[in-house]
Amino acid sequence: MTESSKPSSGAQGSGGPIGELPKQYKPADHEQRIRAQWDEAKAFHADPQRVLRGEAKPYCIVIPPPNVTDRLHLGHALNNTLQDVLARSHRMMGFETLWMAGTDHAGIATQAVVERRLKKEEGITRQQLGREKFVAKVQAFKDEYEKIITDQLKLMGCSCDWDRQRFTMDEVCARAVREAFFRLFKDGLIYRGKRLVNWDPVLQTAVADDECYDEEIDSSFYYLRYPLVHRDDPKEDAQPVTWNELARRGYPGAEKHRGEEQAWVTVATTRPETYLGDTAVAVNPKDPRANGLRGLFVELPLVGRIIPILEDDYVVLPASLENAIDFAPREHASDAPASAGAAPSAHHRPEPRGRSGAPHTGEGSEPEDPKAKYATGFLKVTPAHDPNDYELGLRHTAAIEACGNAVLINMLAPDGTVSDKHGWSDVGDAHLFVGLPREKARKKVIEEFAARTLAGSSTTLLAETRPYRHSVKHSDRSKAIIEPYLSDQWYVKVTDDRLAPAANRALVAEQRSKQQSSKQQIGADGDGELRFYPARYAKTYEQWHDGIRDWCISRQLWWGHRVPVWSMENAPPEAIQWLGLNRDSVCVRTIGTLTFACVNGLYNAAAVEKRLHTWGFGQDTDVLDTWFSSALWPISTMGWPNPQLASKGFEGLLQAFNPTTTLCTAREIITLWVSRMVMFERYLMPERWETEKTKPNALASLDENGQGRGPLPFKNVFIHAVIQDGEGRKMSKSLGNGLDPLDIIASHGSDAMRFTLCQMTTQTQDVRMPMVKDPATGRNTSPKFDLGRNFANKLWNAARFTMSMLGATSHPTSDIPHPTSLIDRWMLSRLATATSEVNEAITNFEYSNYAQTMYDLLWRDFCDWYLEAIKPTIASDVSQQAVLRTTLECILRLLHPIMPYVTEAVYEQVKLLSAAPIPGIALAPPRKGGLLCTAGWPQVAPSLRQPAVETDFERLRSLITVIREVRAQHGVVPKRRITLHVPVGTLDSSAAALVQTLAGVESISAETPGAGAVAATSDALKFQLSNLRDAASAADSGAERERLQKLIADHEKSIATLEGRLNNPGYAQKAPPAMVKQTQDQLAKAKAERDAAKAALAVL
RNA sequence: GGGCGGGUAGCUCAGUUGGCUAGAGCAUUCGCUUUACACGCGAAGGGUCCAGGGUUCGAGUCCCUGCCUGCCCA
Repeated sequence: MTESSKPSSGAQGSGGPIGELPKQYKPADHEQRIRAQWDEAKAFHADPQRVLRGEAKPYCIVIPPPNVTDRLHLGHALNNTLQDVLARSHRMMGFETLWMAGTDHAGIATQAVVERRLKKEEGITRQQLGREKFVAKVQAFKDEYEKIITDQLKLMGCSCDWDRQRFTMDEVCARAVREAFFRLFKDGLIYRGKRLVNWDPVLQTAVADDECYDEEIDSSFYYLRYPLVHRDDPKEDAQPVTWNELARRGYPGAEKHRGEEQAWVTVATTRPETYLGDTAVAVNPKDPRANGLRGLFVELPLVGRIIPILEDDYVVLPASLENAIDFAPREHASDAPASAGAAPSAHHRPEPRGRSGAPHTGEGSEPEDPKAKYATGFLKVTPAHDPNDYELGLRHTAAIEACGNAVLINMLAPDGTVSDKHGWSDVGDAHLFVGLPREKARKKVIEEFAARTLAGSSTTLLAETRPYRHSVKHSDRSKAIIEPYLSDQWYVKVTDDRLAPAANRALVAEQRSKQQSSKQQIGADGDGELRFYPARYAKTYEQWHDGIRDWCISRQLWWGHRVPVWSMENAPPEAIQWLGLNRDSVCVRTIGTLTFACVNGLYNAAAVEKRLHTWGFGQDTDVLDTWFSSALWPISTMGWPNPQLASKGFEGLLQAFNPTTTLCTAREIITLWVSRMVMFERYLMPERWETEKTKPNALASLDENGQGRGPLPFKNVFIHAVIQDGEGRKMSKSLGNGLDPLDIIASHGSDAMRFTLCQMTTQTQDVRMPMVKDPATGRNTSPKFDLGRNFANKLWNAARFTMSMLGATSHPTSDIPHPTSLIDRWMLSRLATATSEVNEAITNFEYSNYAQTMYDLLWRDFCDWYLEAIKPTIASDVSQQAVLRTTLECILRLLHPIMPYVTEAVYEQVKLLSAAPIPGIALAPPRKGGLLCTAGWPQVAPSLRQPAVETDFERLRSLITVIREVRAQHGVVPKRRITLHVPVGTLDSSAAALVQTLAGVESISAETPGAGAVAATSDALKFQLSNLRDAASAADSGAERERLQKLIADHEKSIATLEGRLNNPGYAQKAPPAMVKQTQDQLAKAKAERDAAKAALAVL
């Protein structure tokens, strides 16, 4: 960004003349200059040696690394502001503070963006470019965005340790990935398996559930007739089953058909092309037809494959059996009028996906199931192309294999075309579908089924087509419909007790659900030490682990960490032998004739890989899921597994800062990232790390994996809100409702943005940010940030005033009388109260309270009352000068973590002022470069808190407020000095002075005023005001009457309330005595005020 | 389907173990170049705390039911 406006003379660093600061705080005049000072002083560079030498306690945050896919949005601004507040406050509190910075390579997201760019700008695909050149393109893209993101963070004022910035694919992180993979592989926790995955046929990769979204599409249910056969011996030819035969078997409704014709069952499907991969037909055992079909088979049309009829209570019973038996389509029209999906759309939630942990409940027909209306009671079973069928197929492996078929028959190529090259060989007459893409194949299947009939009859194979609207999984990145697809993938066995269950055991006991809290599960380091703020998110975390499945970590992408496994069919014996002898360098597994070798990245990897290559091994072409490297982030960024191999500056980092203190993130990340970091660190880091890490060379000597008993990556997890736009929608590029932090910084300043974001951060889970387009710049901004901008300006002007009062002369720095005046003691008491509130808020991650406390302290207490009150006395009162200076400096320090720039800019000036210290307030000087960001956190003695002083001041303040009300009501011009009539001794001289200053009172008199005076009360003190206007004009009795009547009505109302409470017999009996006393006092006061107002009304 | 939020002034939101006559900022109205600040100062108006039950001397707050709304997971 350009900082075009010339810095004003007064703001040019420490040399400028005091008191000549410009009237308004202009962020652009200061931010860049101050940032340069921070950089130059290396103010944010953490020194682990200070921790290891015992000079300071550690405080550490690792940044949730932003994806290099795009520039940062306002959600990132919030996330990073909150981290910076923690980092800066703890740094000032004396902790050696490390905020680790970095970015994430975001595999599929980045690859998809670059692929789109490539297509758009050069009109080519990545395949046309080739892997190496494509990866170079992505690398260049990453460099571009990493810089943008880093600049954004710096402009926001983030106090990261920029010298230690990492990237999830840099060599340090890559070493950690290799090592983690190797250890998990060696321990049998990484395995290769053929599984159904979410396949994106466009990007041709597996994608995770969270990389998919559901969208309703208009589709159809197709009803296919499968001819029934029987076959006693698999070697014999199958024979048709006739309706007569079925009737003899007691099949209900069989007699309605022509007895000599071949019988059939009708299956319903939305994806008819998958019938090529059918390996069974299933029926619910409760279905009355099941009995008659037992032992029979179905012959798949065209393919000719003979498949069994299975009984499984997963199968949905049809809504109406009568209709389903004969499957008479026309009768359904009345069942589902507007059958174009009207019924299902009322239940448009995604259908259950038959997860292994939660399969279909099997409780028979479910009337609410929208599918029941469409069901025939016969389910085509395609285990290789449907997750539910997959589970079903596994339950009936024997029956399926008895027919001579594999359970899993894959009929698609990776690009989504029908193919007989991927596990399907009994093509038969179905060759006419081979080579067609999914959609075309579907059409063709329907055409063929419609055109063909069952043997020896006129009944067509296609029974009916009905429109159906339903929810279908799509790929986030390509928008293609996801195909459940069978493929070879790498998995982490997170269901192992040492991974997910170990992560669950990390929760603090009080945040666990009951069945989890049994004591015997707890024991190791890291158990029971993980705490969520707000606590409710612990439940999300726990439930995620309870239902977890093994984690598919391979992605068929080019951008990412390449799977460090080499494999080959029928490896030569000398290779097998060599590999067996070098177990430190390589770990081998054999599946059938395939040999897999996982190479250890730390031991001479290049040489081993070369050797493998010579024997004919090839490296796996897949890359790892991005979260695999993210899961290592807290340790990889600090040089794990071997800081010595990382470049200089890593010594002692892990020992000093791991476990880190707090992770600060948004809630959707709990499952994706938080859990995986806990699992990996507890598995990979040594078990006794926390107790023995300070021993020399701890990492090497404790070289064993924690096996789920290791330390935590962090102790606290703070989950913050998600920012929505003014209408409660997610901010997104496509809606154009997003906000770029740099636009906010340009319009309002970084501090304004940060203050507003903090002020919005309550314990709720969503916050709204109304967005407006600035007509001048065309950029999005929000009036919400005015709050922060005004506040920064207020601080600036309070400082300006202070400078003008104290800057002109030098002041004694010692030997001054203790401040004794009411206003000074009040100010110090307010400061002490606010300081402890701020400390508490920071401890509990209560950002809104922190911001609000500072707002009230600076604006309400310091500016509105203190500064106004001291105007007449500050020039001559040296004690007061000390209070003024110290209070301002305390405010600067307390506010610095939220508003680093303006406080640093003001501090440049304020630190030049000399003044005596205030007893009870300790302000440690800056540690680096004279900068506020390295200065000590204010230590304010609790004894400065004086409730009695605050009460006295409150009384005075309400008197002043009543006088102001009377003035406003009577239209007294602001400049006019009036006279206050109170009995002798009511106000001491300092109180009297405050009233005169703050309420525009000229003189205070004990005499009774003449006509035209106005009577009023405050806290039961009766007083009169005179001299409201020139002698000639009378007081406005109408306005006064109105004011008094309203006052009386208000008091009457509260009297009624309070009397009602006291007259309630239960109240006196059961309420605490102090409460009753308080109510009595209130009642007395209200009555006195009412009476005073009545008396005033009477004289009017 | 499971889980977690939210519903308080025109708008955006506070309101900690139940206890002052429910608060703030913005917006609105009136007045003001009052020796820091109009991005300001002083004053004012504005609320059936979603609805209905219950517990209690006392409920915005705790319990139950319902309605509306958002998010996460499957």
